[in-house]
Amino acid sequence: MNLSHQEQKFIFHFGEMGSRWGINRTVGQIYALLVINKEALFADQIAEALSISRGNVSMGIKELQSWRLVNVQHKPGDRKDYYYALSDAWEMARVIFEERRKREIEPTLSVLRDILLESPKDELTEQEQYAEQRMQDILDLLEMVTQWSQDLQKVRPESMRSLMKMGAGAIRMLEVKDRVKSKS
Amino acid sequence: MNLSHQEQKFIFHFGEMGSRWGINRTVGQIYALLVINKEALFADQIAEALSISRGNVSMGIKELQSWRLVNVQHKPGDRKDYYYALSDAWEMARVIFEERRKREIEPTLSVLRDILLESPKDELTEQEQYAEQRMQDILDLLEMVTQWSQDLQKVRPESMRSLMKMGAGAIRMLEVKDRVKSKS
DNA sequence: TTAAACTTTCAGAAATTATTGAAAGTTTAA
DNA sequence: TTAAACTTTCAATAATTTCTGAAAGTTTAA
Repeated sequence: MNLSHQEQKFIFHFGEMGSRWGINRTVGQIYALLVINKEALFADQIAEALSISRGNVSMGIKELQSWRLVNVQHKPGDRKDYYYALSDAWEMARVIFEERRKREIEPTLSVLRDILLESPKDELTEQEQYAEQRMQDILDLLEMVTQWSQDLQKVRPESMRSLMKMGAGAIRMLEVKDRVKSKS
Repeated sequence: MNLSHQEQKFIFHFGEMGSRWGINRTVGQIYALLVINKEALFADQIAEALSISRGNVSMGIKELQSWRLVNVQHKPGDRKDYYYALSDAWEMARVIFEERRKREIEPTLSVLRDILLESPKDELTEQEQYAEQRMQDILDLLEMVTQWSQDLQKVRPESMRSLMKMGAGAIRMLEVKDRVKSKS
């Protein structure tokens, strides 16, 4: 398991970015290593390649599995767990996007629903009314984004790619259609 | 500065979510407080409302300003800084999205460009070729997403809203158009 | 069964990040 | 100028998160 200079750079970078991405340094590094490694790796190889403890690898892999970014493979006549990462970049992005939505938006959605549900809509001071309105606005937006992201999950990568390539043009086109629709 | 039960719940929730959102607890709480407060607040009011130190407020506000989520206001005959948050949910989302792109994607984009630029394209082992291909795939995808997000920045909120409301239907429509276009 | 070959767990240690509060810095009015 | 009314900085400390490695758990082959 010796890594080229480029491979090392990639792995270290993922380690550094980890904390911004909501995972820790080793989890970032383990993921990077698995993404660029053609062959699936077993825990001791990972520990050795990254100079981290065996236990840490176990924790990291568990975390990556909870993100659905890493899977296990077995080889005949060998009882080690071999880990490999999702290799399609598009699929990676889709899974990360969806998991982040679950972790970063869903809890807020349910807290906002709770708060607004238990509110005594009358007998609110002006300030309280203002606060509720802000919460309602945020809730509406998050609900819309959630719905939209679920719609997008269903779109084939190929369509997403061409949609993105179309860029702002796509939206202009839709605006025309929409204007026509709302006139009718 | 006394907060209703609902307001407190909202603020505590933002505090708890802070770490998942890449800010710390107090920064999350300060932001929540400013979002739901009709009036701009000065530092000591924030410190008192959240039971945190004056210095911590200063740090937190600085961070929120770096996110472009909080601004200062002055009142005649008063030299305190009054802070207030962006209040339009749509604007909030846009700014957060853009700042996160800068912090979470841009650095990776430039590291990947570096790595791939300095690569000796020949004399690569099979494994190294594989690694480079994964990096190239990720780079391509991130470049596409970056371009797309810049396109979206230009779209008026009203159009975005109707685009999202259209959901998957919009994409189906575009696919038809696209198919027509590529045939021509 | 047993034991070998694994993986997971978890208490304690190390590393990192957040917070306080006093001191230093800045701005404005007189 | 000075001093009052602010804000910012930063060293020390507190809190939190991560990591290690030994012990416990699991699985499989014989």
